[in-house]
Amino acid sequence: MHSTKEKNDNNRDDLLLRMGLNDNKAGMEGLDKEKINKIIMEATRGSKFYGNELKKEKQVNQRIENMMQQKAQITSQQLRKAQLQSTSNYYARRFGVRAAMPGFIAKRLCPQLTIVPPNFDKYQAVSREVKEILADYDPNFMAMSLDEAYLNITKHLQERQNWPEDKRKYFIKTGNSLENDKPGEEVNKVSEQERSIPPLLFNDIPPDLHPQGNPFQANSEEQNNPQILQNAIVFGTSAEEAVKEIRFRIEQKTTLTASAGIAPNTMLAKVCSDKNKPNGQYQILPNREAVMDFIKDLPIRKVSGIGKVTEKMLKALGIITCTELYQQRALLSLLFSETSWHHFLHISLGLGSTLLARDGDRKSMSVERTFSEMSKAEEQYSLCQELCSELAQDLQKEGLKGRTVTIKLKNVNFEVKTRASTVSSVVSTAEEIFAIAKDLLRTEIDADFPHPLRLRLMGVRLSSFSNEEDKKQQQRSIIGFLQAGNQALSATGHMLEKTDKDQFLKPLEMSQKKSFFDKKRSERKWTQQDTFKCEAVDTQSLQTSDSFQVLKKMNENLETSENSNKSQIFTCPICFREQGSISLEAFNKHVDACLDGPSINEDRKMFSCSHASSTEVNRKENVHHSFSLHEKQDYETHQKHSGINSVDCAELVETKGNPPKAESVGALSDKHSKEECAVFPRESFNTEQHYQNSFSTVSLEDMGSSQQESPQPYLPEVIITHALVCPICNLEQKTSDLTLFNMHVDICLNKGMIQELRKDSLANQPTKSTKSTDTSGQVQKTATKTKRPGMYSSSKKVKPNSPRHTLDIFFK
DNA sequence: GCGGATCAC
DNA sequence: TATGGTGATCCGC
Repeated sequence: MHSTKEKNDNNRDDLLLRMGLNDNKAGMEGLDKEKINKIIMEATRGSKFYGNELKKEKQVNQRIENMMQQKAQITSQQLRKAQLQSTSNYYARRFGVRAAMPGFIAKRLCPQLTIVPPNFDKYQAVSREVKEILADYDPNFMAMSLDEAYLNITKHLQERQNWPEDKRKYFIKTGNSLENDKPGEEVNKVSEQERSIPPLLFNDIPPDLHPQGNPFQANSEEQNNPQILQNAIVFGTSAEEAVKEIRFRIEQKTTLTASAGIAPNTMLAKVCSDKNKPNGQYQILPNREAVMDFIKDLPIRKVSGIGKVTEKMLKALGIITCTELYQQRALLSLLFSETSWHHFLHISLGLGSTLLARDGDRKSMSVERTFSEMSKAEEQYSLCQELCSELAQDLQKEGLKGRTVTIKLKNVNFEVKTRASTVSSVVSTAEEIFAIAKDLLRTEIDADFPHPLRLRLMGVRLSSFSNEEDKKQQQRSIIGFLQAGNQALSATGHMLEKTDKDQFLKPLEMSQKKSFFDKKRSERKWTQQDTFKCEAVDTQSLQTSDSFQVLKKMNENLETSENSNKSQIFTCPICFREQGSISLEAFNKHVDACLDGPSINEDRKMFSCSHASSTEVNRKENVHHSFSLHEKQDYETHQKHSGINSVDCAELVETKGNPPKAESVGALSDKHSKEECAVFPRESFNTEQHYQNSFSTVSLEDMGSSQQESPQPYLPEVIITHALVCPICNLEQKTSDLTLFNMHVDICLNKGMIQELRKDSLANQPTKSTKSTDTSGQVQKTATKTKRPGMYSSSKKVKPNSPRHTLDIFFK
């Protein structure tokens, strides 16, 4: 049914194509030949584009078909297992939102400008002005592009609570006087004020929500709607009001409107900001119900990252909304890569980044150009040279040098090719780049000889830039080399060499072939080493976009520092302020202060289900000790409760409708569900009550105040356990070494996995799976190569239709 | 590392 | 109506 329109479109395109060609042949009497030719040309040109589109469409359809075939081969048993895994995986990551800070705002400024950019300078100027305003609310705001920015206004809101009215008062200007937009300053233009018209700002507010309108609204947010005076507006202290203020100021200063979204994370904020385009705003309150309510019927296509193709693929699986995305998570875990699946799961749960990553290092730089058909080789070479020059200029502006040159060619049929070559040392000049690009181009020209390349686009790209670490490392090595005497050199030479190597081997490269958890382990080791060397938390590494990563790193660093038992210089991953040389304890206190108030509220609400019990409680005690430990606890907790205190209500419904049998829960959890665990205080509070409490207590407005007080009245008592108790075997471990402890937990965990694997009679494992066999074999000896049950053994995509599909092997 | 593909802006 | 340019990332190889 969904394809009816598409079919029509396709038919029409086919028709167009054929008509064009037939016209050419048959000729048409009585018509202007010139005109016909033109029409034919256009039709032909068009047909090439559409032809390519059709081709791409077919490819996508093929992908979908493959996917469906794979789906058909999934047994119900596999699905049940995946169901279990997908939930536990999620639990393993739940703490990722620990750093959740409410009050993120995505601002989308003047989208209409992108449509009409007649004057780029002005565009930039406006963008700057705008940005000046934004800095008042979050100096660390992240500008995504000229017309889009993310702000974290949490801090602003805290301060704003105590602001006098004057500071939130803005005068309405007419005309285009842009002289000042500071609050509270008098404008001596009475006549203008009298003529002033209210800004368009409140278009998005339904009439019944206007300040004087709705009694309910007035009741709860009495002071939070702007009071429109004769010539001024006083904005309230809430997030909504602050954002209205921002939009008001933008409109006043630039005469352009902006839309905004207020949400607990950037992903949601972005979706929100689209909700009331182009001149409105939308807020999702930072509590789980609000988020879930918003997410419920949200078409996945609305979410950044889900494009046309992904939409179509998921649609083929009957997934259109986020709810459906969540419901199908088990299936998706079997059909998609881990990365994709995590992304899906995050979307379906309304999770997103809560950190504004700094502008990461650029990965590549390129120049490309479209033109009318070019078939002469000489022209192509000279164009290539030109592009290389342009690129070299751009590179010079940023002082970049790279090792990989890529050319991009699009022929008149819109088929795109890229050809790359990586050299051993960095290049940056036009000549250097052209020397490489030329060869690539020549290869392509030669390949088609004697036919010329009929190009409509050419591009040149440089990547594999030498990063800061490389530079530092080089420096360090050189300095070390220069400084070290012969004696020292011979003594440390060996070690240095090894260290250098490891330093260059970043986690991903290092463990490409390893399992997900192997990889994580490698990362940790790598980070430890790195931290050891630097003796400080690497700020850069903390500035990743993913709170999960950040927290993990933070933890790893802490873990390391704990081991080394030294006072160090820490940088708080939340506020990004350097904390000087303080003790770990003091640093933890600081991080707590940064995290606790809003984030705990946020976190708890995001994840506590009204039936959930103890899972949240154990976070605080361990968050600064070991995240890897924490994962296991989460996992274990999930296992223990056998999905009953499940992640959210969707899960709950499922569970209710289909009571879990031991079989569906799986051997591992069945085993563990019998165990008690001292680490988890069970039912130490009534979650229902907690939920109500936090719901009524916490809103953006009073987040700030709650943060300033140390105790959180509605928080359940948090049991702090310093002894390391294995969450699996429930035995206190006589070690304070977290590495050892983690090893122990791994072994405990893998007992379960091994059992499970046995149950699945792995005896007939194909030779392809030696990796798995080896790993599980080693598991019993050493914990360093363990895998958590239920995870893919490969970090890479589980290839559809591949006989090497790890899960196939597992379940065969 | 390469090449194709997808996605965002 | 005709279909851009830049950059990032993922995935399979």
